[in-house]
Amino acid sequence: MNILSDLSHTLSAAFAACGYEPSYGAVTVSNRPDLCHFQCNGALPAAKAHKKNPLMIAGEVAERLQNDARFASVETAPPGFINLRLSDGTLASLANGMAADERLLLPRMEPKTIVFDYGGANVAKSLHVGHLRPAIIGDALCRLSRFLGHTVVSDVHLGDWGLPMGQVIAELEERGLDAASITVEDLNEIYPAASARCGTDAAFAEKAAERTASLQRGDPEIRAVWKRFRALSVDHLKRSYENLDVAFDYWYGESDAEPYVPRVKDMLREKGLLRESEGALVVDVALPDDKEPMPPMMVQKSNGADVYGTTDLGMLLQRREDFDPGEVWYMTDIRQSLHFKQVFRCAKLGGILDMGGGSIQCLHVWNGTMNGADGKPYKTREGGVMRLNDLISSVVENALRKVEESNLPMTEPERAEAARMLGMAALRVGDMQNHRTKDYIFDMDRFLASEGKTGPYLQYTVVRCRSVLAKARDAGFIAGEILPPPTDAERDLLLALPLVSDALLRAFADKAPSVLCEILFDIAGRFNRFYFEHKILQCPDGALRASRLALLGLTDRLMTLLLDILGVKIPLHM
RNA sequence: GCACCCGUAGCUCAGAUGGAUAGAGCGUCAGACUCCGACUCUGAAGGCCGUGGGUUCGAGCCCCGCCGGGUGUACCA
Repeated sequence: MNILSDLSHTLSAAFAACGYEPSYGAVTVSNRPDLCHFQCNGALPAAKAHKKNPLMIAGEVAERLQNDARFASVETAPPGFINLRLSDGTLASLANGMAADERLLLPRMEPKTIVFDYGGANVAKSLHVGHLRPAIIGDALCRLSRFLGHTVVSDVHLGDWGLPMGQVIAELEERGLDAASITVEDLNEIYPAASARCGTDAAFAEKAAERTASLQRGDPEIRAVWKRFRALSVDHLKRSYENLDVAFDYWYGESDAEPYVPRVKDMLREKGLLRESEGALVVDVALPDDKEPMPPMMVQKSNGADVYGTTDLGMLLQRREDFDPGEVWYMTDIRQSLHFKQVFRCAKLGGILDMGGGSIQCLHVWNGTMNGADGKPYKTREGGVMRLNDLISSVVENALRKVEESNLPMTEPERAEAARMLGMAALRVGDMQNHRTKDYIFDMDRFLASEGKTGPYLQYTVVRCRSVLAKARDAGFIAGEILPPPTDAERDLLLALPLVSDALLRAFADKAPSVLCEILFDIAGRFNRFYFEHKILQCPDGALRASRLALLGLTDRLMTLLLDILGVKIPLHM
């Protein structure tokens, strides 16, 4: 059940019946709530196309809707708006319909298999704050897609095959260290040191590049070293993602694409796409009408080593064979957008995307960066890269202080658990309330506050709602039919609930969890007003009490579902 | 240099295919608990939508110029 598309459907039919394009019937939520619930502006463009008076067209269309019992009123307004108001009975029956359905009448899409490539952790070092956004946004989009009926395959896609590997190996050699005896902390020091040294020491840089090539060629000694520190790092990364409550179906890395790389090169060669340039193998991916610079994509470096584009192509071949996906979504920050344009074009040219039936659609679902108060990428106080685990710890630590202030009777482990729920909600909602593509400013105090557009505010709303429901159960009250709303507060809440369906579809279409945050805050605000203004348990009218309990139950279910998609858990008490 | 993204209230951000009076949250000010959880709610003030042109009956949104910020521009990922 999708109220906007239902109404659009009705209006489209009315436009068609009057001899206009049905597409003029698009209905949106009203931007004048004082006048109506929903509006249709189609008469305005229709008037332009047919050289008629828009208000007249609106009138013709509105005339066709006068007998539709769902509407309390259908009015026109200059210059040509069609204003729709639903009847209280319609609002009640919409809500009752949702409440009676296990799935809340929420939509299901034509199922596809979608591979989610997010994470992108590098095995040479720990996760840092830059890994946060792709991880939690990807996580939310996985759950959203699954809820809408798609088959989801998530893959962490570790960076474990490129130059950083050679840099670590070369540095270990220089220091005479054994990969078996180092720790993750050592790695976190070794890799940046090696990386920096490559910038100043040409001989070392060459050595690192050569070690990378040797690793890829299969030199047994080099591979043994690589395997050791890789295992060490993967173990650490798994715990870090667990700490973030993000799980992956597959823990593949670039190295898992290695068996597919020769075939990729063959495919490209057969099509005559591979070209030698300065000793390297490249594929031209520029198109004649490109405005932006589109350099050729490098498939093999002059020293014979592969680069990450090569493994991306190999991985695509592997995914095609293992999962037969309709779509592959790559989640990284915006800086890699040129890279993915090149990879997608190259894969298309090479026939790697073509399946028996159709073609795999690849999307770069990029995100902006998380910045500090200065508007620059978030750093530690010392100006270094902030580790993700440290960020989580400090958020949870601050959340613990809040939990302690609340003075609720809790055991020590319960308090710790509550702090984690609060902190993670603050982090997730603080991030995802912003549109994916925008940079945003990380502000711990603001995110953790219980007032405002925050995770804790949403959690508190649901906790309060459930608290009443629990008391109702204890008192033996049961929910009943939702009645036509007797008050404005109830009507406003009933108007928001059927919009969840549309929000889910829009969030999917835009790949934007922020759309879900928006509807959550809208519902929470309306619910809190309703809750404040009306008695529920003490409502003297039994039928109205039962109706309000049902409304609470429905609100709880919808909010819980949306929060669950976002990865936000609800504590018992706050 | 070239290309892409961005500039909306003091702050952080929304603004659906171009449509009515540009919306939230925070902060500020003024209010609301004998009552289901006040971590809540109500109200007010606050804007030449970076800037100058253009298209349109109508522009925050589309086109061009300028100013300011970010990112990218083959042997890194």
